Amino acid sequence: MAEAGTLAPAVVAWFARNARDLPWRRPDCTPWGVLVSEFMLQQTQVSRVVPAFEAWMRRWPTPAALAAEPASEAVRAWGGLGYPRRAMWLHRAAVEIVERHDGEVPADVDALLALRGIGPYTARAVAAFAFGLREPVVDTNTRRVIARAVRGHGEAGPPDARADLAAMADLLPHAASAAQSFNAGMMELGAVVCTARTPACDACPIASRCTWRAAGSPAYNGPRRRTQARFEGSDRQVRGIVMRELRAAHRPVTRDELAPAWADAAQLARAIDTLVADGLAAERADGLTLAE
DNA sequence: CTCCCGTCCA
DNA sequence: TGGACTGGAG
Repeated sequence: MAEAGTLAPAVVAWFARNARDLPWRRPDCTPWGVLVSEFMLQQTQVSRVVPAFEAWMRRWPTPAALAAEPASEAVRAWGGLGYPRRAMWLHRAAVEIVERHDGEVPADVDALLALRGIGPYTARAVAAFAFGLREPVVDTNTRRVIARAVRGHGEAGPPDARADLAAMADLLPHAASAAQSFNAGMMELGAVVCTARTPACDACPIASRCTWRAAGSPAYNGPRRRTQARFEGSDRQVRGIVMRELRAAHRPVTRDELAPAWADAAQLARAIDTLVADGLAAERADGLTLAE
């Protein structure tokens, strides 16, 4: 086991010199900006999020500004970031912030968890990065760094939220500002150095303290992550195509007009039906639109 | 082709 | 507790 006290200072120092300059890390970024960035980053790579984030914050600089518009505008502005339900959730969270918190993003983890679309990761990320609170923040990158450096495993294995939060809490520096840098630094380290496939151990600030490295970087033998269903030809792909058409059309679109977009008529109908059921699309007599 | 990886819900 | 959800990068 790497000693808890020795890991954090090296990560904090490395992060101070190597942190990427990202818009949501700038000092003028508001708690709302941090919240928006975390929603966008939940499933989407940094490079794709940056332009969408900048445009979003120009248009909706506060929760109240977003809450004042229909959810369909949020989904349209979400564009091709993927998982458009996140745009619905973010709009819903903005409404809840206006209703319950007088338009101010709450700092309390439990209050954040009660908002739509905010789970264990995002709640702590907002508390830590927007408000400087000393909370353990654990995403998949942090899990992998802990698995390797502390536990000596090549991969993180199946998620165990309690164990992960406890492990991160043990490593967390006492000072709030150092804790904030450590939280961000562990994620950054996992994202750019201690990557899943080909970790750059030569560039790693904690290579000398890494249990996995010390053991000769053994192959992982534990339980494997479940394999992901194929995307090509999936209902997910068809849903994405339908949503792209609805975003582009600023008027109702009939099912007949959507027919050329996908050859399998039954699958197309199923995709439309589930989008309507999920509240992402709305269907009236004159056709389909993004749900208000 | 494989990997990415947080939240919600059955 | 594990499957569904988008679209892009390697």
